[in-house]
Amino acid sequence: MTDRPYHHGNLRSAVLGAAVEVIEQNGPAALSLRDLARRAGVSHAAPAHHFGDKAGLLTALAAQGYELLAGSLAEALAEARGAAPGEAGEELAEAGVAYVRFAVRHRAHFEVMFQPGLYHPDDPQVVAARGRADQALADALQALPDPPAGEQRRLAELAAWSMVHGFAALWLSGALPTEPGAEPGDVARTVIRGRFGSG
Amino acid sequence: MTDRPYHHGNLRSAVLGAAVEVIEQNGPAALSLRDLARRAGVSHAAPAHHFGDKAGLLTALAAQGYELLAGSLAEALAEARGAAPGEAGEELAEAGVAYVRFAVRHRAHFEVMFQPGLYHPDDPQVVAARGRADQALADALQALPDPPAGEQRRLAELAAWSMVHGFAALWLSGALPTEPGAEPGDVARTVIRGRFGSG
DNA sequence: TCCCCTATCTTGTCAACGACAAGATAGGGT
DNA sequence: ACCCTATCTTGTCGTTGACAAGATAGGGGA
Repeated sequence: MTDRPYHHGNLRSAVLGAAVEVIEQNGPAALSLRDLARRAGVSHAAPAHHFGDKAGLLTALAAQGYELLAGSLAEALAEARGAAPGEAGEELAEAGVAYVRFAVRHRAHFEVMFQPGLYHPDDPQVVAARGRADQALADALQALPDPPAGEQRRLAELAAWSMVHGFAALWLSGALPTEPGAEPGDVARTVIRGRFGSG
Repeated sequence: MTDRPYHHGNLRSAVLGAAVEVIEQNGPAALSLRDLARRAGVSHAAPAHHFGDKAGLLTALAAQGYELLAGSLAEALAEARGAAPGEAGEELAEAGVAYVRFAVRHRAHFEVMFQPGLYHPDDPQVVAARGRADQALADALQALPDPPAGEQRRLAELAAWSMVHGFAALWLSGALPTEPGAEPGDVARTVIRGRFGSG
């Protein structure tokens, strides 16, 4: 047919990228290995070689997502630390904003990550990456001026994570009756400060 | 084959019920109209008559879910109102607990409701039911001793909804490292009181 | 009583998909 | 020059969603 070489050379990355596009536009349910193969210009069974099966592809996507999330949180935390010392809880609030921004910016990854039924949640790479993201979240809590300890620490982590995750999930699902042009990160910052600004 | 009558008599309800079972056990992605038909003992195309297509079935499920949620919230609010006057924010906290309990108890409905890509979110029945659920949530906020107004009202609603929704979503996704035997409603109450107990 | 009318369910079919097996190709290491 | 492995192709099977056309029941009106 075409003068395409027998070996794609970068099929794994190409398939992952195409998967992100498809999921962003039509959700994970619309994903098809054969469609991704067509987009990459390879035969219908080529993607399976790199990921095993459909769940394997989504597993790779989830692992990549947790890596990205851990990086985003760590970066936001470092930035908030470096900035001029503002009010108490600055770092935690900005980490929360970063969480929401990640969900919106990497919608496809986020949607897959929290639907463990779609992939292999016990995959070693996924577990490791998720551990790094969890640690980044814990670091943000420890940045509080008077970090809670013991049972309180666990509760504070639950509360903070629940709020930002819920905001992100509701935003992505379109359930929030907000202005179309609003920037989700800014709205999230206002909401977070209203509840967590004082500790 | 069997002496089954030509008309099932209650196929619509049977298919909806079977769909809930399947989704609870294997998630929405594992849903198959043909499998539901087999479970109901009818031909493979029978379910489509009642729901049009797969998205139609999930649309009916989402509408049913919003109705159930509105009822659960209203009931919890009424109960908290009727109980001996406790501390401030009692009604809002109990509505939040009811939200989490609904998500866990009706996991299948909850998972579908907040994935609008799976169904027809503009369906009139869905829109109406969702409106009732939204109203129940607003009622819970107005039950505060000093209910916020204007912009503050919107922010408080966002914060409260985000927290309980996030908690429920994280719980269902298995992301929370909690004790296996823990009752999600009780954990949620502790988390909610920690953040919203003082208004 | 008879007929028709409508909702309900069946049967048959098609394209698309996931998964698997077996073979072809390239490119590097020995 | 040879093999060895990863990569990709081709072919196939069972399952699914969607659609079309026909069969069946059950009730309301002539």
